[in-house]
Amino acid sequence: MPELPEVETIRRSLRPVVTHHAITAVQVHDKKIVKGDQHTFVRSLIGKKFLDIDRVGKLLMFVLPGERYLLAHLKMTGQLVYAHGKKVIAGGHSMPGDPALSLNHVRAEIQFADGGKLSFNDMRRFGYLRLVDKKEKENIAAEFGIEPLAKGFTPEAFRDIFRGRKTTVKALLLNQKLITGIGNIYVDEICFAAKIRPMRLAARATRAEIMRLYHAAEAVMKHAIAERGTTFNTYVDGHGKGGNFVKHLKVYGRGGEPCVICHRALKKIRVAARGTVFCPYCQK
DNA sequence: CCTTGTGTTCTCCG
DNA sequence: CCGGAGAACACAAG
Repeated sequence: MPELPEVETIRRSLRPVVTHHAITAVQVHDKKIVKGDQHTFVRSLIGKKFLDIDRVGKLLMFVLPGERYLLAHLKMTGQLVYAHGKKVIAGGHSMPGDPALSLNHVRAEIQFADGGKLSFNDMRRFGYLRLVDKKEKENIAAEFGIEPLAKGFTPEAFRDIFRGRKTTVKALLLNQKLITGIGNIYVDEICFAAKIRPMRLAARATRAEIMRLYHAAEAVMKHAIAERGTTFNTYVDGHGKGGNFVKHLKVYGRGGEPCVICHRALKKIRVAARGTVFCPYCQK
């Protein structure tokens, strides 16, 4: 379940290896994951080079010449994995302890002139690849809210989001149009760090509580990126390696286990139609 | 049955 | 009745 830290880790791991090499071939094994006409898709990529990789929230944007962009969204189980020649950097049969690559679910492949290959794997086929022009890219980017790591993420901007919201803190933090990049793992971790119950109504949060959520969001995202993301099920970086943040998870996936602070049992409920773990004692 | 990111559809409220 | 907000559903596969 790649969220902002995972997608950012993928971006950083792929950027040095997939940019500035001509694309020599593109295979689409499952046309469902390519938005629009797949033949146009393939024709538009061959002969081009990726100039850079950008990211907005959980959406990757491979920059192409002529102000065109390849958008890649991994949704739940998508993987973008780079390999080079026979030496599979992405670890086909991976090292012990490494996460599984979805090798039976390769949906598309992009070959480069230097012998590199980028595979888009997606077991559940929620993810997609889509080619867009500058206008479409800007329209899409405009739909996203503020980034917990961007300059625009100020206490004032964060507080404005809460004003008058008739929804829960959790639903608000998960809403990509308000704040981008937080998913179900980090939203519970952020609420725990801020000592706020996820089911609290956003409009009822005090100024001090909102500030605790603000600092928690920034801190958790930075820490998770520093640890190269969380590998819980299928997430791998651009080289097929898992992230290390799982050892720092305090609530996600720990329902019924003892709270790391008070040692009472963590509770699991449903909030915003998502599995939600929190400490009934530490979080108010 | 459970798991979740997001686009779409439904429902409610003022 | 309209618009907006938010909730609910759909999707996918193991």
